[in-house]
Amino acid sequence: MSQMQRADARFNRDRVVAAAREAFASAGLEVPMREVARRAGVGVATLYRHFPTRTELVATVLAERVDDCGVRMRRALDDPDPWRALSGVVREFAERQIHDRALNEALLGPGEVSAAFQRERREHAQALNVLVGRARAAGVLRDGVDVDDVRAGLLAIASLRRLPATTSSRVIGRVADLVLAGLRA
Amino acid sequence: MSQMQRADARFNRDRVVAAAREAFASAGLEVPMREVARRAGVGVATLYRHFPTRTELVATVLAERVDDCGVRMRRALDDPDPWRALSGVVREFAERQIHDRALNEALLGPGEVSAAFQRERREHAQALNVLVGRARAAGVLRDGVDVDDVRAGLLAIASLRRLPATTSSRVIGRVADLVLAGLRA
DNA sequence: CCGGAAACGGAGCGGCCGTTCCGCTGTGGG
DNA sequence: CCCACAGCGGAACGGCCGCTCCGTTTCCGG
Repeated sequence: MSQMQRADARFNRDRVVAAAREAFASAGLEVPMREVARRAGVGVATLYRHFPTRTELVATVLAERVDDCGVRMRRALDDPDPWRALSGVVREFAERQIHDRALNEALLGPGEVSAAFQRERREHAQALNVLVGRARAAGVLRDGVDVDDVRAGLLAIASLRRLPATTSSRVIGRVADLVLAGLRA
Repeated sequence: MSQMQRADARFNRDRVVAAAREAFASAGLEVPMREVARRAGVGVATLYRHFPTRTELVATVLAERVDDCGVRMRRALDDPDPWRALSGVVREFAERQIHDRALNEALLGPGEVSAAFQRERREHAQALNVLVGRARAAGVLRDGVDVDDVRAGLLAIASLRRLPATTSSRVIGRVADLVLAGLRA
């Protein structure tokens, strides 16, 4: 299969993925396919030969980074300090959002693009559940705060992705702080 | 001028505005012009005769409601309780967002659509400044919170407008509560 | 009640986007 | 070294959108 293809084909595939990663991160998921092809220095047909639909390209590009999120989530689960674990997850989420407009959509957005990440999304949701449960048990959360509040806060941060890049990093940081302050007891 | 036009023209204009108001509120500002025309029961040309560009239609539809926001803002300025005034503004903003996806964009969004509301935006910003100043002076705000934090919170709420309508109202309410809790001392 | 101007509606234009088609290019096994 | 065929690029298709053009309908003053 993969080892049957020509060397130049494999090389071009890599260029496409790299261009798409960069384009999605900096300009968001709506970058036209033509633009990705142009950045990669290939024709659109080459792009479509490796990724039959736009969705598959997006899924491929996000897959690596989504895995990375899972790693960080598991690390948070090992943290003995419940507040540090939860606030770290929120901060990392916000940080990620600043230099990658696309990623968080895969974890929280309405399935549109990322039906491919069902499993990862479930894992992420479950881990968040655990973290919130611990934080609550430790009494570090404001009364009445539940996991849906945390998810709403993350969703709000993720929704800021459409803002112009110059202002978004400032705003995202402030919102993250606001959310954390609103969660804490 | 306006009284020179035919009765049927005026009637159709009203139908267009009504259709656009409803469409924008329920489906957001990106509703196609054809769709607005269809809902109004007129041809696209009729729509364009009354509103030469899409932007003018949007501005016309939002103008009435933006005025309404100004009224509420002035009412908040009269409130002797600084926290009630500020939190009321945030809550009203969130409430508005729930049954009108378009409106808040005019007040906060990046100029795109609403260069027409420069003055209102400035007034809104200034009023918010006053409200935050008072709240701060009264000591009801968490340390370090400033106007930009409040604006960031509002921006986060406004950014939720793209969520599917079924979930958005729940999420918006939670985020509003989170933001308020995060602002308060 | 009639005629001309105001207003109408929908086909059509140009542009963007995802995706496909096809004639050419250049790789690499024999 | 050579030529079959994997792989290539870009033109082209179909669909959506903002906006315009123009033949037809409808209003309304005389």
